Amino acid sequence: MRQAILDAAIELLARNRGASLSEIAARAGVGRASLHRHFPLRSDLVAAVVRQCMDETEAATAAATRDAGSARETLWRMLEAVIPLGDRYHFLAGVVSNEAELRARHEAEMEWLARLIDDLKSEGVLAANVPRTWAAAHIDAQIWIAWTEVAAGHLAPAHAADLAFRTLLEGLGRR
Amino acid sequence: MRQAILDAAIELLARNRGASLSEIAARAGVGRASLHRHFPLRSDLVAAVVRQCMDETEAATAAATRDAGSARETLWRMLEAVIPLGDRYHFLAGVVSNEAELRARHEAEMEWLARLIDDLKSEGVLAANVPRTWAAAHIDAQIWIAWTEVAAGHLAPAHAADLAFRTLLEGLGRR
DNA sequence: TCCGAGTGATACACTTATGTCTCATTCGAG
DNA sequence: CTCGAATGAGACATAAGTGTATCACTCGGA
Repeated sequence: MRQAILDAAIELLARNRGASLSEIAARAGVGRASLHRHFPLRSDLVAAVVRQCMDETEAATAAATRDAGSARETLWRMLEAVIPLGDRYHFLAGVVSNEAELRARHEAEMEWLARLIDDLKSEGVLAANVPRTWAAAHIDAQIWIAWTEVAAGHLAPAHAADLAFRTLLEGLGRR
Repeated sequence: MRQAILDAAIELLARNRGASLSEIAARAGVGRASLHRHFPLRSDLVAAVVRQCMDETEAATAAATRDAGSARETLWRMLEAVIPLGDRYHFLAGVVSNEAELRARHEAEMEWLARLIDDLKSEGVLAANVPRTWAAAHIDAQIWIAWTEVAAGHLAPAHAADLAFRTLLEGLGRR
């Protein structure tokens, strides 16, 4: 029940941040009243969605970090793990929560990414003169584009992370 | 008057597609009634904004094409011309107009981009095995990221097109 | 079987955005 | 200066979303 609502909310809110509670309840197959029983205010639902998205992406990045040796390998595993969560990820990027806990977790994720970028530079994987924000924005974009292309059927899921990884490092030019 | 409203609308709608007419009128420094005189319905205003954005981006891409020799040069000029229009461009990407004329113009722009990508492959600038939709999505993303970084003050406007161009072709890896 | 928690449907009040209308004011052309 | 068009302010009706409350129903456990 609660999970069905959260799933429907992610699906609709990722596409349209202004999706109405009626739409979400209908998609979840529950009455709007029941939705309000689990999430009294709209903001409660949004916060719960953000929290779940963070849980999932943090679990994915944690797994990618855990037993990876190099930063290069970490990046690859992170892309592989996070691209299938593209809608979650995109939703997070667009929502700025006003709850302190969620803000803090988001900050932590951003710092993790910044550290990864620094490590990639140290390893000589990323060019040293690439600005950190530029690199971060492109990693974000790769995840979103890869997920979109998979969802549109233009790209086989198995190749998505590989293509994103290579494009990120080598670009689209003829090598 | 009319132009002030359009400018305010682009500014606010690019950031928030659901911006209210009151906000837009206030930002333009006009009464809401006057806004309705020029654009009876919200959809009229949105269509006018889309039309102006298309005028500007088409003018930019047309100028980039006009006296450019190679497709490589066309791409470079297009990036240089369109990145400063980042907010316009981003707005267009998010709005799907239901007016036939605007849809047709958008289609034409997409086809122009597809042709450019094919030409870039013919010239050996883009790798031949890069899917067309993948390349198009990345060109879009480069424009948006570059504009965002410039707007955030992380990147000098003069370097934006150059950095975007090089990242697109060569990626972020150490070459 | 009976009871109670959970659910769906529905009604209600409230808020916000939209579109229409009126009226007094202003500003520029003649 | 005078007239008229355009403007700003505001009232009004309507629609949609949100949050609350109520009521009847269902289903599972005691």
